This record gives sequence, structure tokens and C-alpha cells, in this order.
Amino acid sequence: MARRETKAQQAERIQKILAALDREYGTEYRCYLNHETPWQLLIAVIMSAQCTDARVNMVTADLFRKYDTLEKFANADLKELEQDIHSTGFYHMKAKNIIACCRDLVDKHGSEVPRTIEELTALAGVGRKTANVIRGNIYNEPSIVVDTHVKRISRKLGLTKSEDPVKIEQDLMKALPRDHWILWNIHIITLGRSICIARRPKCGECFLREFCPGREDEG
DNA sequence: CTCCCGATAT
DNA sequence: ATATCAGGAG
Repeated sequence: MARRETKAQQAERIQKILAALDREYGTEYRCYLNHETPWQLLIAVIMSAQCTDARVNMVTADLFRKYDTLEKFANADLKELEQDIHSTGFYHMKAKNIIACCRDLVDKHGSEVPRTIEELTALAGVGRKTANVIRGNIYNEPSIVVDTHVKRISRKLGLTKSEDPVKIEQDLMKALPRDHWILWNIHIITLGRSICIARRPKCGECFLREFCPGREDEG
């Protein structure tokens, strides 16, 4: 039976992982979803569900020119918006949610994007993951975003054993220093897109290899 | 739990 | 053909 690593050992390993990520990717936050305003980011994140950010950016390039105000989204024609965002997938639900969400922003929030988890998740199409993206990116609130990459890679790195996003978020808050919470998400996405790819992870060329209990030995 | 769903890589 | 993509609603 494999010996379990102690708390101190794990803390030391995490420090090395964070240092390697900072060294490789830098410490400046960057957003992969193009936007100029908070409400644009909110709409982009709603559309990013089960869709690549590159695809969302292709759509928003035209979309944010056509609907250049929050009010235009709130008053958009459903069928027309469905066609406008068709290529992001799940377009019936996303279009419906975007309109309902923007109506709520206009009617109940003075056309501003709210700050709290409760207010954000009360919006149509906004779950915990989207709410945490807004809190971290727009309001600079320390928050852990658990998306598909964070879930997969945090599990591989042995920072959580859970499948539940809320539990993963809690585990990561305990494991990671608060000042790395926001950066963890974007660093792990960067890693997950280039090296720790879901279908075929390139463990042989991963700079976290020696710190990763989930690495696969390739022949 | 199921369903939503197109685009892309393998 | 199949897995995967900055998930969320019912």
C-alpha cells in the first residue's frame, strides 16, 4: 500500500507546483474570453458552457457589435439570437437564458453585474462556475473557478478526490494560498489546453511531472 | 439523474 | 465513430 503523503509534504509539493506555474505562465491574470465590459464577460461565460473559448470569441466578435448594449440583449428576438449564437451549441437554452439574464440585470440590478454568489446565481444561465469567474475577474474577489480543466487536473495532482464542484472548490481553498486562488484557474486551463489535455495528456513534456501523482508513464 | 448541442481533434 | 469543450436547468 502506497504511503500517504503528510500535510507538510503536500504543502511543500503545492508550493513547488505554484512556483512552476508562475515561472512558466507568469503571475498576471489573463482572460481567454474576449470582452470590454462586465456584462459582456457574463454573456461570454454563459455561452462558454461545453464550448471552447475560441469558438465563443468567434461568435462574440460579431455579437457584441450587433448587440452593443445590455438593453439590446434584454430586448433581443429569441429566434434571431439563437441563430446568432448557434455555433456555440446548446443555443436554445443559451439564447433564452441570455435574454432573461439581461432583462434581470436591467430591471433588478440597474444594468450592473452584481457581486455576490447569491445574486449572480439567481440570474438565468448563471451557475456557481460562471459566478466565480465574474467575482474573480471583474471584482478581484478571491474565488476558485471549478471548470472541466480544474476538476480533471486538480484531481490528477491529488488536491481533491471529489467529483462534486462545490467540494472541489472547498478542497482547493484549503490546499491553495488565497493569493493564488484566482490564478489557479487560468493557469490550469492554460496547462489543460496545451499539455495536460483530457484525451491524451503529454506527461512526458509536462513541467509539473515530478510533482504529479496522477502522471501517466508513457513508453 | 437527464437533457441540452455544434465544432473540432483523434 | 467518439471524446471533449472556461456548465446549467429541470
